[in-house]
Order: sequence, then structure tokens, then C-alpha cells
Amino acid sequence: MPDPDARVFFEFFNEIGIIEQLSRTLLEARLPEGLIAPHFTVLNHLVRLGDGRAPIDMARAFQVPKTSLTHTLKTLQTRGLVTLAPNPGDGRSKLVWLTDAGRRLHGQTITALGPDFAALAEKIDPADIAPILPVLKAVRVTLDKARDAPQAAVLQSHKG
Amino acid sequence: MPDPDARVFFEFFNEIGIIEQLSRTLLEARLPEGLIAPHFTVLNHLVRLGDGRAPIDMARAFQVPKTSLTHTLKTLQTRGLVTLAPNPGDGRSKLVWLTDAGRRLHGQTITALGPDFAALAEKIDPADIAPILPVLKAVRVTLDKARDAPQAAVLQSHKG
DNA sequence: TATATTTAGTGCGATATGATACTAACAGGA
DNA sequence: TCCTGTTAGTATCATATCGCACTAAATATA
Repeated sequence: MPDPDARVFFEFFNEIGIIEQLSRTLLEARLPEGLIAPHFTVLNHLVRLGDGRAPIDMARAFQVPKTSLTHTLKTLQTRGLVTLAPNPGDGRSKLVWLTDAGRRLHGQTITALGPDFAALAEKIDPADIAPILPVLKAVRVTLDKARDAPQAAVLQSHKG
Repeated sequence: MPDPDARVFFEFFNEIGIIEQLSRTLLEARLPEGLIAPHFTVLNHLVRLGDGRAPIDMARAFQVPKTSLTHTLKTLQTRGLVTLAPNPGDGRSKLVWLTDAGRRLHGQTITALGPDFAALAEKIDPADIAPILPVLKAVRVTLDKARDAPQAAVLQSHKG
């Protein structure tokens, strides 16, 4: 690691990884027994962007293999948090809909996280967080494009 | 999510999660078949902080259950990247040592990531990343303390 | 239209993660 | 020293992740 630029990114991704793990643990402490972060991610996606979406589109959005999403959706379906219906526009596909229980659980989880974020806000000034959001977004978009760009084959996995 | 402060943190953790996944995919594309991010994390920890460490200390450092680390170490051991020896100072414990192959693989992986980081540096100015590292570190430390603080029992999982 | 290719979803198997429960070893107090 | 509680590691089991291969449906091409 002789290159100082590379070192900065290396440390950046290291911090990202640790924070992701800590925040995931926090989220999962607020979810009902047996539900983990990926389940909430699906609910959150459907609430924020609207339900009635195809699993394949969600798998792409989350950058996970479609087999993983199939499994996640099966658990959510079993617990009555989403329903899967045929996609009228494409016989191969399905559409995922939130149930009332799913929508309710999402709201309850957000509510349960409120005190945690309030406590965090006492230690970390949100005004320090807001300005770094655009940087994070730029990194995310760049990594995302690199993954999709054909010429950046080196960055591609065989997920899909 | 009525509280604007909470919203900032929510979006922050959302970006963190996505970047973590994309960067993990990138790292794993640079690792040999069958090795994934947690394996590299162990090698990196031992190279940077020195080997001859007890598994329990590493489990705490990574915030993973010790059973998960046992499994990770078993794979690294099978592939000849680390060795496990008795801990002379504690009969219950062991010490993890890097093999030459393990140290070599770590270096090779860093080298392999060089071009990726160089490409990233063309899109994202490292000078924009450096100043946010202290903020990320502050968030990480705060979450970490919250997890350990007894009075913040709500933040605690039952990992350990 | 007929055929070939691509795509959405899933079954299956291998590996990973983590909760529970256990053993062996350490540590503190009587 | 003995006893009690704690701690490090692991076996086991349930669930999660994801690559591979398959089916059915859509799309492209001849």
C-alpha cells in the first residue's frame, strides 16, 4: 500500500465496513425475532419507492443474487409481511406487494429506532453528517457504474 | 420518520450499507476462489496489528460471534494461510499466526486492488474522502461504545 | 412464423453466520 | 485449598447466502 490515495480509500472502506456491521446489529435488535436486516431492506424499499415491484428489479437494486432475494421474500411471505402475485405484464415475473402487517412492521421499526438515533444525535452532530451524504452518494454511484460498465470487467462479479 | 435528525442518520446508514456491499463485492473479486471478505479481514488484521493474537480478541475487534470466527479461522487454516497454536499464557486460548502464504496473499490482494483504487481516484477525489474519515471514525466509536455501555441495554445484542 | 437467445424465478447443494449448549481452564473469595 | 463464577473455544443445528442448473416465458433473428 505505497500509494497514499489508495490508503485513503482503504481506510475509508474499512470504516464503512465496521459502521455497517454495528448499524446492522442495532437494526436487528429492533426487529422481531427471526427477521434480519435484508428483510427490513425489502420492506423499506417497498414503502419508500412503492410496492408492486418485480423481484428481479429489487435484486438489482440491492446488488444481491436473485436466489438470495427469492429466499428473503419467501420468509417475508411466510410471515405475512408481503404477498407475491403474478405480473400481468410478464408471465415469467411476479410482483411483490406489502401487506398491512408489513407496512405496519416497517413503521414500528422506524419508530423503535427513533430513540437510538436521538441518542446518537447527542454524540454526533447531524450537521456533521449531512454534508458527507453527497460524498457517500458519489462513491456509491461510482462503484455502481464501475460494476455495470462492460469495460470495467475486472470489477464485475458473476452475480445476477 | 418525522425527525429530520433521524432522517439524516437513516440516509447515512443506508448509503453506508450500499457502499459496504459494493466494496465487498469488489474485494471478493480480487480474492482467490473460495475466499471471501471475512477471510481477508482476518489476514489484514494480523498483518496490520501483528499476529499471535487470540481468536476471542479478534472476534471482539470484528464484532462477530466467536463461533463465526472459529469457522473463518478453520477455513484459513485448511488453506494454509494461518496456523493456530496454544496460548502459553492461557490454557483455554489459542494464538493465531500468519503463514508465509497468508502474508503473501494479503500483499497480493492489496496489489490487485491498486488499479481499482486508482480508477476510483479518477472519479472521486481522495481529498474529498480524507476529511470525512474523522467523522466516520467518530460514528464508529460512538456506536461501539453504545453497544458496550450497560445502560444502553437497548442497543445490545446477545452476541459474544 | 419458426427457431435461437435471453430472461425471471426457483430447486439444490456448498459454504457462511450465529444462537445454544457444552467442556476445559482460569480467577476470585471463603 | 475448595468452591463458585467466568471465560475461550467448539460441536451442533437452524437459517442465510449464493453459484449452478433447470423451466417457462419473452424477445430477437432468420
